[in-house]
Amino acid sequence: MRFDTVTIKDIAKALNFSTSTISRALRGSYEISAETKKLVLEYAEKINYRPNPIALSLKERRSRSIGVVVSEIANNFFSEAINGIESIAYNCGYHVIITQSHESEEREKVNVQHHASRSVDGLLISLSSETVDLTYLKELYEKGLPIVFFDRITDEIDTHKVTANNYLGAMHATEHLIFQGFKKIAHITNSPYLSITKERLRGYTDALEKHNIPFNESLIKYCNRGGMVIEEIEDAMAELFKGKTKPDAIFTASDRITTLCFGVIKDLKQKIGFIGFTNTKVGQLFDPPLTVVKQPAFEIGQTATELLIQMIESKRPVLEFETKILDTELIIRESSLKKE
Amino acid sequence: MRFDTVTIKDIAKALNFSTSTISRALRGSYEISAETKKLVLEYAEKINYRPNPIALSLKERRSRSIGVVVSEIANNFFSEAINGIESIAYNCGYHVIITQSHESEEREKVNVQHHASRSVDGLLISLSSETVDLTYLKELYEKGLPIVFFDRITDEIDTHKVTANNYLGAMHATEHLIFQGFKKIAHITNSPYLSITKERLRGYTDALEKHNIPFNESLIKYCNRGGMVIEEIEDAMAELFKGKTKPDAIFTASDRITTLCFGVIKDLKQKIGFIGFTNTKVGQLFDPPLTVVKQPAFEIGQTATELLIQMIESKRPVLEFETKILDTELIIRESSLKKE
DNA sequence: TTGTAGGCGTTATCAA
DNA sequence: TTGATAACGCCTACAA
Repeated sequence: MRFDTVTIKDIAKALNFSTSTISRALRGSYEISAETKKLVLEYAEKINYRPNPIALSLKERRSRSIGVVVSEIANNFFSEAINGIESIAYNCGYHVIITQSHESEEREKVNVQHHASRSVDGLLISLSSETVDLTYLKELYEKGLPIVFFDRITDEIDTHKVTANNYLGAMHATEHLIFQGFKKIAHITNSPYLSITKERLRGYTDALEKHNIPFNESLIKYCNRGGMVIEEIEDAMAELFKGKTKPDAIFTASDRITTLCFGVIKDLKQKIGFIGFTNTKVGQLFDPPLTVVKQPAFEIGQTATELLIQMIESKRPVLEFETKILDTELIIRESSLKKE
Repeated sequence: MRFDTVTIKDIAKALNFSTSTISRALRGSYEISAETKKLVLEYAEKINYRPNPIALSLKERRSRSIGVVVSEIANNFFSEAINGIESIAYNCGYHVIITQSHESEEREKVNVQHHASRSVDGLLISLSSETVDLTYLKELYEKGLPIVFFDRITDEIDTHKVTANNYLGAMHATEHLIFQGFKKIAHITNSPYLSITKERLRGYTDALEKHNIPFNESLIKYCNRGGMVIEEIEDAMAELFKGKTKPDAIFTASDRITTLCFGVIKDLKQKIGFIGFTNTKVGQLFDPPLTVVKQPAFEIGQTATELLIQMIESKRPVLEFETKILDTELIIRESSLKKE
């Protein structure tokens, strides 16, 4: 604070004690007389004393805060996940500091380093769609910064990870389209670097294989910026409908990609099957109502936070790590049903 | 950081200088030999020295960060506003720390105090729908914490404020419904404490008056928790359709209230005119496509941040304050058009 | 040009 | 039971 604040010194001066006595009284140390303690506590209360967390951070090298890095908060999955994170963190006495990478590797790095240098006690991160190089994260982790990955995870760092069952989610979505009678199912997805992209793609291809539908590379479109720019969506869709094999259904892989593609389809007046991975609360209101694969975002946030706090508060270094995989939910509405 | 970090001391030891020399070299002071400076800078670079921002905060009583308090990030208006805030803040070298009040006065207070004690250099706040008592904010402000209000502002504190033109936005929306031939226009809005609620209500009533449509109190419904709980929406709608005067159109006043009401209308299979204050990106996809009053959220965030940084960096106390009011945009789609 | 000392707010250690 | 001192990392007034 740039402005005047009450410090332990002020109390000491007012009450004619040393700062150490005040400190002990405030933190309830037992090596102090009940009388002094009462005096100090009452006075502190009266003048509304609050310990300076910055001084504490400097001294203790911890801040009772957790850093979060996500690609975008304007995304239903992430905002729900953040609510899950907060719900646990606040109960455990931690503050949550949120930053956005906007799908930029550079921005992500800056954010992580900011968190680290500000003494967050641990980090929750969902990687950006650009991210390839994790060496700086690995270094921080090896230096002792507890990190838990959620949603967009990585094999390169051995720690706790929490994610949705992207494989099964994608498989069920694809199978649902197959059962409806769709045969040329396109998949519009995120950057190929991302774990979630690979898992969802595998769910998709395995579903095709299981039902003897030939895989067609040209029906897969990657949006490397995760739908951050509308052009990549429009290009993907244009290529798709210009291609030799026109799709009769589309399965999209993320919040942003889903709504953008749905809009393009609508503009093109295409009547095709549609399912998207999204946590939007308004799919029901769409025309046609949107079939979605919904992730347990809140729970993912909660679980990741529990694991992180466990790591932070563990006395010995944690050596056994879990990868928790939470089930998705297929919510079937009209958009994925075959007409006629 | 709980883990080892390079400090000025380490450099001093390695290079056989005092810490002050190192400090001066690093901050480019002129009272130092070019040679020493070069030596220090090169070594610092080599071992990847980063100043500890916590130590700096403690010393300088500032942190080059801005605290933001909004009710919910899972809200298109706020997530866009935050992007606006970040865009300016990062350019000026400030970090942005986001917290959510979840429309709770208590939570808001905790967040503000956390920001203040963590030495944010200034605060951007949009009040929660519960907030009545602003004395603690006033105290902080008077102690010297720069505060700029945006969106949900207050008369009780004399500082910069940035908001949308809620009055005209509401007036134009209502007039549009009137022009369409609707006569019994309901208004479902937020808590009556909020500035935005009052302004929008005034726009609504003035529009009615201008066109000689009698005002009917029973067509106004307040959602005190801002649509945080679906029940308050359902109750409001139930009362509305149970009342003597059934509405033929609805004008809703916030993101959450809009989508929830739209859903209820759909369930009730009511065909009535509908306009909502919302920044959703998917109104076009709704059935029927949603007419919206869109706020310049990004610009509101930017403007508020510019004003805040101006206050923070001003040498003399700022005494002249502005209230900037930015225009909304009425985007007309089918939902507000009279059929038949 | 460089070094010493003190301070930002707090706590731990040791001495009284 | 209480107080003095040093330390966390950095900066700066003052001394050399």
